[in-house]
Amino acid sequence: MLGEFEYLLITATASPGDEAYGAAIREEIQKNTRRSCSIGALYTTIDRLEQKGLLRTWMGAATPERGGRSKRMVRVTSKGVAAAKDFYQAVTRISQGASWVTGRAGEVS
Amino acid sequence: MLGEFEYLLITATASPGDEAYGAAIREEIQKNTRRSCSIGALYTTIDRLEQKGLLRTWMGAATPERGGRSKRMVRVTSKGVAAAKDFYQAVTRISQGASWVTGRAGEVS
DNA sequence: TAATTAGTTCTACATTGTGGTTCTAATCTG
DNA sequence: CAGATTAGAACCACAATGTAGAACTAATTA
Repeated sequence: MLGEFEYLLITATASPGDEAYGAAIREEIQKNTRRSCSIGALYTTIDRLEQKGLLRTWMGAATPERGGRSKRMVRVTSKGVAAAKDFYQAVTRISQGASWVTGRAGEVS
Repeated sequence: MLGEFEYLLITATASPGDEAYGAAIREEIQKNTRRSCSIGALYTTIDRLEQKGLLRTWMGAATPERGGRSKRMVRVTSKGVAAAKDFYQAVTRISQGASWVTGRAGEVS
């Protein structure tokens, strides 16, 4: 089963509307969640997910900006999408009836 | 942030309709998720959650059954409920727009 | 009094989470 | 051109969570 941060990373990467590469994914994460994402957390998790075949990465060309280094492009594989879906469904399923979902403070019926 | 299994455990414990004690929680988890939960996973996680103040446990009386040993009763604290709610909301929030939620394979609009 | 049994305790190791420091190669400045 | 500056990635270290299973405890049963 995916971890929560792995799920977050896959989701941010799969998010349409932006080129997915390391630093951009990090910004996406920080913007969406308002929690900081360290560089280490980012790339170690990318590495691990690629190992597991849930992401695919390749080096893109360098951009013509000051300091512009070649980017590590990232794409979620179909296996990665499946894993994310599993995680989401598991959490959703588990949560059925929980008071923090229904707002009913733990009633039975 | 809670881990996924921690969340599962809190949710199973908070689930109404059963006395929450170690072995029963384990059965609840296995029944609800169809995945096995080892004894070690169960009690180490209970210990850790109690350390963090998200659960409270105490020893109940022995039941008059063959082998009936006193049970470790478990209750989710209000802090535990809050943590579970946080986890759930984080996952829900992250997931907005994901193709595995909308079923639209990553469209933009 | 030995066998059986519900339930828990304890130990060990694998996987994920998280932060920061260092390295790389490109543009900019003088 | 040499040094300063900068976007971006690689790497290292350690903490927190996940997961298994063997050993222990105390009660009932035969």
